[in-house]
Amino acid sequence: MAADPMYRQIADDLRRQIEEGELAPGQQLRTELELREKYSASRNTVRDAIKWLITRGLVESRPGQGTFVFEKISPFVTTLTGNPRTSSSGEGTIYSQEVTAQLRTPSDTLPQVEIKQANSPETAELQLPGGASVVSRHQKRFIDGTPWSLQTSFYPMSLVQTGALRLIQAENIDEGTVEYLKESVGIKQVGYRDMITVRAPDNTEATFFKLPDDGRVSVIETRRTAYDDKGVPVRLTVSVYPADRNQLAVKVGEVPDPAEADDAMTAAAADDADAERSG
Amino acid sequence: MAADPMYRQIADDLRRQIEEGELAPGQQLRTELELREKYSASRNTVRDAIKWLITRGLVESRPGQGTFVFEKISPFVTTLTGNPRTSSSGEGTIYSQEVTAQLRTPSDTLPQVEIKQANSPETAELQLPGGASVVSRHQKRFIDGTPWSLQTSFYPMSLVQTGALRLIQAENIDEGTVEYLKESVGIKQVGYRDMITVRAPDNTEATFFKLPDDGRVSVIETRRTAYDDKGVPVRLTVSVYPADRNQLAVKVGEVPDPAEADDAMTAAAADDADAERSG
DNA sequence: GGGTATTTGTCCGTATGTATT
DNA sequence: AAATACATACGGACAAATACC
Repeated sequence: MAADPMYRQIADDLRRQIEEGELAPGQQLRTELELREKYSASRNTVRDAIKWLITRGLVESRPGQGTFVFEKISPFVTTLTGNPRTSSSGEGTIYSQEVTAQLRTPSDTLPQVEIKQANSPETAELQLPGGASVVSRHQKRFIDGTPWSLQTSFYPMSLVQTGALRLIQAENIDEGTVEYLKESVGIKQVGYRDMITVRAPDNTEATFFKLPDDGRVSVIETRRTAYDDKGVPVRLTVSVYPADRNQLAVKVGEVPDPAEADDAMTAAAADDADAERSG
Repeated sequence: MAADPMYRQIADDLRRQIEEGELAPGQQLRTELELREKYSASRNTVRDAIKWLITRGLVESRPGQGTFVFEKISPFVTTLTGNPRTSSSGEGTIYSQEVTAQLRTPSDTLPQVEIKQANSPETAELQLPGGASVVSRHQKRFIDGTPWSLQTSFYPMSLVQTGALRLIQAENIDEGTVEYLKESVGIKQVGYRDMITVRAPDNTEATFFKLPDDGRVSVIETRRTAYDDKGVPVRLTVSVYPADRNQLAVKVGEVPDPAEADDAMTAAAADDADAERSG
């Protein structure tokens, strides 16, 4: 026979109540002592059941207040596919246009600029020789005031030495770094590759995103390596998004605009238009 | 002052040992009773520390054996961007070529075909009127014998009625369904959109993927909506990947082949250009 | 600001069950 | 069958966070 352990039975009963709507999002569960009586179990067993629900993101408990059914966050969609010659997945007006298009308000910190050695695995995609330096530009992004993503772009230091001086200034490059690199050092970005992984947040990320410190919410990491027309990597942008409030989108070929489904406008045309407006 | 609680200090010490390599992947930790003595804590407190590590995926414990440092699975990379007119993210030879290119062995079940009503939110992307029917083709995929992804494609039933009869047969369409739809009913796929979300696995998924039932490992869900040259959605493919053994790749514009890089991260990103040419 | 009641968080000891070797 | 190691469950005590008066 071997029925499920008691803490699982309690957890399953509570989960059923949540999924069937008997317990609405945001609503407070009965206290541990009340549940202890209801299920004729010890408080520790009730706590085991609640822990099981917490791990699955169904409830959260707040010391001194109680345990509450989790409220879901309305996700924000980031489109990974853009115009290969302009998309910088980062600074500039394109990003903020995508945010406002979803009726949300973006804000971000000024870039934090550092110069590092390139020998760490962190910048392996840039294929730089050992001992070379990289410029790192780091930004924190918010949407509607809540922390939404962390982003760091790495550029070979050689770009600065050949004229892209604004890369080492701690201010936004409004026209986008892709456009700036073309103007200043004549480097044309012709494509990029994104590698998407899902992993547990590190300490910095958990703190910034205010993630529950039980590692339940994972983060999505995208590593964008951009190439010039000679196939040389010119930029690596690492973005980290908490998985509980983000979605990614990829568009390939001609895709109708979801807003106006009958419209024949192609995705590629839309991207070009955006890029021009921003440049 | 208020130092961290003891179970966190113990967990942090163990985590440090793991991250610094003092405890190698696969290696057994000291038993709970030994740790109890080492840290002068009760066994329950040691267990709280271990639970904290388990939730974060650092260790796993096996009844009767012990607690072990978690061994990471070598990830498989799926490329989302392909030729807009052929990529089916699914059946046919393209997928299996991408797998073998990474020196892995693919296998999958025959498609399980069902006919359903289209009114569920499951198929909202197909924009079908209420009461319309859809064909659902479901497959389980394995790589090197371990469960790797679950995939379901939905097609409007009208495609079958106008001649795409093989859609309702429980056998693979080797040339790919995109090619088959072109031959049989003259529908040309010109593009697609992928929506990528990360979420907790449901029960079916947790069982199939043999995920730890603590909800720690999340799954990546991609919903691919494909359109014909009139902007009408012709297919919806929902794929579910366990996040602990999968990466996604997106390529835009011209991207050089990832040369035999010295780094494992890029080494797995096998080229799919060849696959497309052959498809 | 202080004090008190409520609620969850941490920690202990103990007993018994279950899985593995 | 016996030993080992983790899993579940109980009860108790005190600490810490929060809300309310």
